Amino acid sequence: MRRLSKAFKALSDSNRIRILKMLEIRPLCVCEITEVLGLAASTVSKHLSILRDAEFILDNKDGKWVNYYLNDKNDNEVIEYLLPLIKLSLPDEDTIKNDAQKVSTVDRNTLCGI
Amino acid sequence: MRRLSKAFKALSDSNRIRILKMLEIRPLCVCEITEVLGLAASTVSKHLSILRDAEFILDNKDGKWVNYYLNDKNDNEVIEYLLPLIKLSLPDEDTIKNDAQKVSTVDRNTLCGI
DNA sequence: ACTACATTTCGCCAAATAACGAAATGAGAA
DNA sequence: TTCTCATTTCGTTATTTGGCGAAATGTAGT
Repeated sequence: MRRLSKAFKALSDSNRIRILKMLEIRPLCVCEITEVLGLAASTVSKHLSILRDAEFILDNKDGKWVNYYLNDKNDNEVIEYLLPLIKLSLPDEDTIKNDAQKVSTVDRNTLCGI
Repeated sequence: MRRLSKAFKALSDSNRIRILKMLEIRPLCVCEITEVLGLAASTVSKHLSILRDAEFILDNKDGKWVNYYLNDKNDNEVIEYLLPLIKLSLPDEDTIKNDAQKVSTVDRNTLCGI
């Protein structure tokens, strides 16, 4: 029950749905996601930890950046079942299309000092 | 997005999951659900309105009782996709098994005066 | 109309959650 | 080491949520 509720709780926030939809496009670092969502970095970091804790995403370090990406090959059957639903959902939603547009233009090097 | 988040929010509470698992067995009135969950009737009523609002369940009146049942034949594809996941989940969970046991013994007539 | 009773709505309280900024952490560059 | 900067953690605040009991609603039976 714990695991199931955790998955649904993770999906019950629209900013977290937006993050998952962005990660469908490509792996992203925290500062790129922060830029697109327009939230504080600490807030985005918290959202990411919730998604990771529910096993929707994984991360790996790349120098001073942390890349987050969808946990596609998953041993958690619930996540394995839910990720495709997210992928099929909201393709025509304005917010999601705008986010996708921004994802294609943001660049961590110009964004974050270099 | 609204509709998707609403569905996940509805599933993000474990008492609401328990209600859906109980309704897999048979339609139930509020007082039967109240008895099984051990919550106040007003609390159960609120949970049911959230599940109904998200389109997981429907209700019909039967005299002074209101029967709630799973919204199986559904025009909402998200619900259509999520209900089977709930049905497949948690069959071995103690809480769920206990609830099922209680559902098979509760009777609205002995429960509620008559 | 009156009573009984299942259900819903309302008002309140406690706990959980999302947001922020500031401080701490960690990794590359000087 | 020291500086910089991306990220995380911490502390606080405002909002949401889940719970309750009391009052309102609606229906069946007298």
